[in-house]
Amino acid sequence: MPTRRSPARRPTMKDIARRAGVSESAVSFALNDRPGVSEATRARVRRVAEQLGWRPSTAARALSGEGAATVGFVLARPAATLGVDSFFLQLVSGIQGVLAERHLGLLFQVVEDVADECAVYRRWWAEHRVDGVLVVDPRADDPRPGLLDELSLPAVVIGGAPDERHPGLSTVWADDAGAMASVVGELTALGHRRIVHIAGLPGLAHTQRRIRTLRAEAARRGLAEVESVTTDYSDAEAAAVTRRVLRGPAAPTALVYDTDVMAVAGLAAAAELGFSVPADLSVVAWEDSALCRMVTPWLSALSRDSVEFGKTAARELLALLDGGPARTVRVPVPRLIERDSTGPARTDRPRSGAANDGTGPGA
Amino acid sequence: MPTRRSPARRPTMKDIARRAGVSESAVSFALNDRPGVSEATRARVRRVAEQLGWRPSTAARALSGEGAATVGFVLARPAATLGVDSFFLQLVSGIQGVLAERHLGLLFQVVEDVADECAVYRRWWAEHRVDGVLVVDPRADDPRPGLLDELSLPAVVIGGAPDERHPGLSTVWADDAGAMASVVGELTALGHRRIVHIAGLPGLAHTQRRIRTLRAEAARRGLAEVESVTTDYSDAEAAAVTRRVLRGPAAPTALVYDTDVMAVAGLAAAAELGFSVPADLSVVAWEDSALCRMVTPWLSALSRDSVEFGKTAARELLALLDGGPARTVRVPVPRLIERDSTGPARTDRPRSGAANDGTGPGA
DNA sequence: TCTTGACACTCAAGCGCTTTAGCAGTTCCC
DNA sequence: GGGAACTGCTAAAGCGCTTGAGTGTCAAGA
Repeated sequence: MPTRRSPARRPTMKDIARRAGVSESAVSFALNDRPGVSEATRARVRRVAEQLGWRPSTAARALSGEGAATVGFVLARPAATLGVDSFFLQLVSGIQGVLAERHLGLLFQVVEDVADECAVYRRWWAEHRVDGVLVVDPRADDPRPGLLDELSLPAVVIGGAPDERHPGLSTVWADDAGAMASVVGELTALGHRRIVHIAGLPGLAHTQRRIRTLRAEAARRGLAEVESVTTDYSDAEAAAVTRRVLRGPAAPTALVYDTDVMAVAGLAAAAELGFSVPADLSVVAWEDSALCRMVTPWLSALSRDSVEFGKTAARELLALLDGGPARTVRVPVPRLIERDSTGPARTDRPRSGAANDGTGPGA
Repeated sequence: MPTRRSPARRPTMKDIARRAGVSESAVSFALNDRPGVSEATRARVRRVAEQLGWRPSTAARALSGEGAATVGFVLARPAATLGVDSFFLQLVSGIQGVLAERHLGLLFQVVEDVADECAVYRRWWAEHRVDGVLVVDPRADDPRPGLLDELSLPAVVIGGAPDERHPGLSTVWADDAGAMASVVGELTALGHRRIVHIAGLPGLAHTQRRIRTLRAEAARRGLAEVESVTTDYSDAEAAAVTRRVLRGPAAPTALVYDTDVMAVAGLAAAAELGFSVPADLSVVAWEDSALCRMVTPWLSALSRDSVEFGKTAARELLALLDGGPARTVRVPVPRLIERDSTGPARTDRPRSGAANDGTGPGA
């Protein structure tokens, strides 16, 4: 433990230089592993620095040309929709794990929409606050890659498909198409032919990828009654859509939800309508979390390692900051974990008729 | 729109000075609303700055004595337990809303435990990275207030009871005691006399406050069979504890959970054992979220405005940074929202007997 | 013996900003 | 009419660090 010093005085390189009997430059060389000092001096300087509890001032570092030792992360979400969500916290946790090794800070900001997000990038850039950023929720016609290119701010797009128009950006993505194909395969193997995909925001790139894949898979397998419905990701809308499709004629026998939260909400809605899961209806959640094991029946879910996803993204950003080339990295395809909410499609008779009286589909 | 410039060059005050035909100092005075320049010059400088899209370099500002324009927020959570949680994201969102008005950044870090958290504070302080911090999850015998005092790093403790030993810290807290008293009052009014409180981590200050209050309330009302059981906040442990107390002799007629997640997990566990809610058992969740409306029956919950909570905390920190005195602010007592999981206690016969065969409590 | 050059180090400038001191010019007042 | 007291501005130092240009020393090579 260092000896008790007067409280609010940070040690500087000058202090170290004085104590070690060398110049400030020597201290700088010593501490940054640069040639120009003897090993003996280097060791001595290191020792003094350690003893003083010295850490480089990021401000001074940033000012003299080094980076700000910080990366940025913006979450564009209307405050109202910030709900139950395990994905982001896990993602951020993974990101941190990697950044912390290099003592990089994470500047985090929640904003209302993408326009605000762009404003934040501009400000961060002008204020010299971050060395790079992590971008989530890429969307069709996204203004962000172009902006980041213009600012030459290193960036990694998380969850986007590779984008050739902005070769400066790295991309880390999960293969939604492959996952969707596997889900459809699994469901058709169980005999399901009427599948509804309750998707997220229509503007997001991965929503569109999933919808496109579903359509293609349905065409390939000759499934006529397959559709996607987009939502705002809220549990309320998920429940409403679920009620609507289940009450309609030729109700689906399987529902695929784009998030665990929507799946849980949908499950409750289905139960209210008297549908028994998985006997009458199979349910799959895209995104696994404790939530899936907190409802009855337990939800089958597409699981991916969000923490690892974050780590991968952070590593790519580090590579970029080190001057490496932009790359596109694909993380493992989400695995379908079959629990209790999926089962063989009912074969007795195709369900039909508009109104369901709530006493149950087969009664 | 500014004219197209070469990409990666930030405008500096020197640029403004040249364009406006004045010295750098004049620019500084003009832009910081300091006396020393005429209104005409001030306006001209402002216009040029605007036009150039200038923003002060935080690094340079920080280096010349101003703050780092950043506040820190550390979340000490083992990565594994980062689960479904709406509280923190909402809290952070509220914090941001206030900080953004002043263009303050939020440095966010997830660490494993409080020791690591302290290390982060030390590093942030030494690196001159933050002007102040927001501390969550205060606990008994907490090393953090002392450390922050020692570093004279302005801080607001969120969720702590006022602490006289560290007069430098502000505190923003919700009146857990009052809320617990109201819950107990409500439940006893419904006839419940056997209540189990399934609490969170035993080390946290608010856990202890709730437990103490429950005990005091029970004593005051002459309820003998009231107890608190601490958990690690996980859904798994909540379910396990629920099963244990419901299977025990003299099972409780009401359960109070410290989080919505635990309440949902407990609800499922109770359902498995054949308990019907609210007929056999009343359930209250401490913390409201969409989750509470996604299960059957909907959970009665103690609701507070987490976004507002964050805003209040951030405002207190700003006040501190402005040189104001440390204060203790109490946010409104959480309100009990009665939904469908609470009802009159069964009066037919006191439940008893160890083993429950799962066919239902009254069968 | 005198150069070379490698080595270990110091000096000083500069990053973008704030801030104190100072310097002209104007107004004011006895 | 000559200080005093403004007003509106500039010059320069300094925050803590990096870095390129220099300086002194010593050993090896000519």
